[in-house]
Amino acid sequence: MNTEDIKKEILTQLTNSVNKILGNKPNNLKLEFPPDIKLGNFAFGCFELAKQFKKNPMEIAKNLANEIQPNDIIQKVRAAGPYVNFRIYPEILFGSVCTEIISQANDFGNSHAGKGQRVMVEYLSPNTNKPLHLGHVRNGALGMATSNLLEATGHKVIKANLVNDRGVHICKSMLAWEKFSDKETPKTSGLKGDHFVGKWYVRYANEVEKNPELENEVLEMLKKWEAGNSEVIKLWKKMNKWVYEGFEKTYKKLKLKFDVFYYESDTYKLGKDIISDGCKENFFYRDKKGAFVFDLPIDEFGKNKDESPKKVTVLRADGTSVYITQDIGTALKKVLEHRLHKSIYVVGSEQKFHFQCLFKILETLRYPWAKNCYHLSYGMVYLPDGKMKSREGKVVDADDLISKMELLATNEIKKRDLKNELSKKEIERRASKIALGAIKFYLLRVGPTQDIHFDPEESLSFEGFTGPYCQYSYARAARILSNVSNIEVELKNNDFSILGSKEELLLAQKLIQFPNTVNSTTKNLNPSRLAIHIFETAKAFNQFYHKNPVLNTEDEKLKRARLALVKATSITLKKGLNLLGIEVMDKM
RNA sequence: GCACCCGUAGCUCAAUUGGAUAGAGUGUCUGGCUUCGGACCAGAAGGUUGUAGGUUCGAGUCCUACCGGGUGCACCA
Repeated sequence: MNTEDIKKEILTQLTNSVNKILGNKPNNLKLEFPPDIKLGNFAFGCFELAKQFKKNPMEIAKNLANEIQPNDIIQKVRAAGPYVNFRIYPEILFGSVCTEIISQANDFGNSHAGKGQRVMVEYLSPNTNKPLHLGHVRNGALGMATSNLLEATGHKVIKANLVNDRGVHICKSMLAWEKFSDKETPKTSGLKGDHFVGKWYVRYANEVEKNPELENEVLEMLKKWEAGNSEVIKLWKKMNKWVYEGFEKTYKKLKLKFDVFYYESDTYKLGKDIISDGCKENFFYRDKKGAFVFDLPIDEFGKNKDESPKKVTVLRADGTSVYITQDIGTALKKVLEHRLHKSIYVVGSEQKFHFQCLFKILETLRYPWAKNCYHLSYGMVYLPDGKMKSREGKVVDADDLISKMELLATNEIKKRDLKNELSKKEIERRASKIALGAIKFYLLRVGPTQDIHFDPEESLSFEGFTGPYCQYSYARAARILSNVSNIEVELKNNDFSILGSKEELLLAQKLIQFPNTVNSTTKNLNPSRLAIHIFETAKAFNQFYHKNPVLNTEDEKLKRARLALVKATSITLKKGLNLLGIEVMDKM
């Protein structure tokens, strides 16, 4: 018996009783969980039935509780207001949840909801003129967590990075380097490649204030690039290579993985054919100045002051691409290359309007997959003095943030290593996992739509509702388990009927809810739900082992049952954190 | 000006998508290691959910108006 069987049994009893009392078989009854574990293990709210049969929900609950008889699974049925609460026999409840989790191990929480579905998650998509910042880290954390969740629910996920490697902004750092660098390189300067190029991007911004003529030089350079001028292309390749070397190191640190890289220098001409074909069918037309434009439907997008529909330019009058031109082409390329069922774009909320336009255009062009494109929008990251602006140097740099957190973590580790037993390498290994756990959890614990107000002094902590708290809970569980030999043997012939303390019941409830949380988190593409649930599980576990000794209990049966619960918890915590892209360690 | 997002404890955020007494963390105050790790646990205090109406058995959640903050508004990406 597993936990699904328990739910099925309760639902069967409910269905039969409803049929008996109200004379009709209900469908789609849903079980919930009581707000307080003292009330029971499962709950049923009678509101839907009340609506359907036009009766008082309290009365229905009372009648149902009287009708349903306890059996060898259900220990007690009680009505509480408009709810019916069920208590399950401990041996059934703990037995099923522990054996289910332990037998499934790393697969616990997985499902086949998305079987056969191919999904692309495009995320990060940086510019190659400056290093990554906190906004990218949020994007990366969200992209990886989303990908992991989709995979856990049976989807085939293709992680894509659309590198923005061309354009005026790229030429700015190129021009500054050419004019002012004296052929300096990352190697000679000792800087990481992306930081090195970023330095010249900032230099350009400073120089252009003194000498506006540089703007023309940049445009001149862009034209040469587009014409394939070999000198410019050579410089462009050289500087982008430096950036990629830098990015690669940061991806590795953050454990960001990609299956496909799209480069805008390859894709920026895509979409032109689609536009000209679309013109023949009058989806687009040329305005007075000759630009190709698309009229947004008034009923969805509103209208201009002069009553005309709002417009999007999809191709310049001279036939050159704009951003949305290549996005149309790339969208099609992605679907064709990877036979996608769904295409997710992890991009900041400031581009919401852009994606609404893009998806509307794709829909108008009658691409059947247009409705499967989804913009996973996330809020901005603000600093205490406002929005991040890289040109003004007002950013939280990703690499700086990571090393700062690693330093803090290192200090915490050393504080606890009183006998100086840990090697330098081991400290580094742990510090890295803890630092990234803190950063990622902090960014994922709030809903994606929320803006984040980042205060470097206060935001990143290792205590309370944090990644390290959850990692620590896992480590404590691992410590307990490390003291017993061959845990699998210990789990056999367990008597779970002796479990049932408040803490044990709460912990079991959190474990039972885990698969549902994974599913709803994936459905809503909102990893914060999972982060909260992991924290609640960790908290329930801390409360549990504080009050309920495991190894130090005299009763051998109790010890074995509790060990099983510890094992199940450790599996769940690890799985949950891994889904968020956070690693665990047995000792920290 | 128009559109979208947000407004919940001093601060940072939740609230099973309309359901049980609005919950966590942090900060403040108090208590807990001769015990499996104190990155922990227990307790106290802290709220007219921006304001005013409306919808119904029931609203932080939905509708309307207003107030306050943010983002976006075609040939930048």
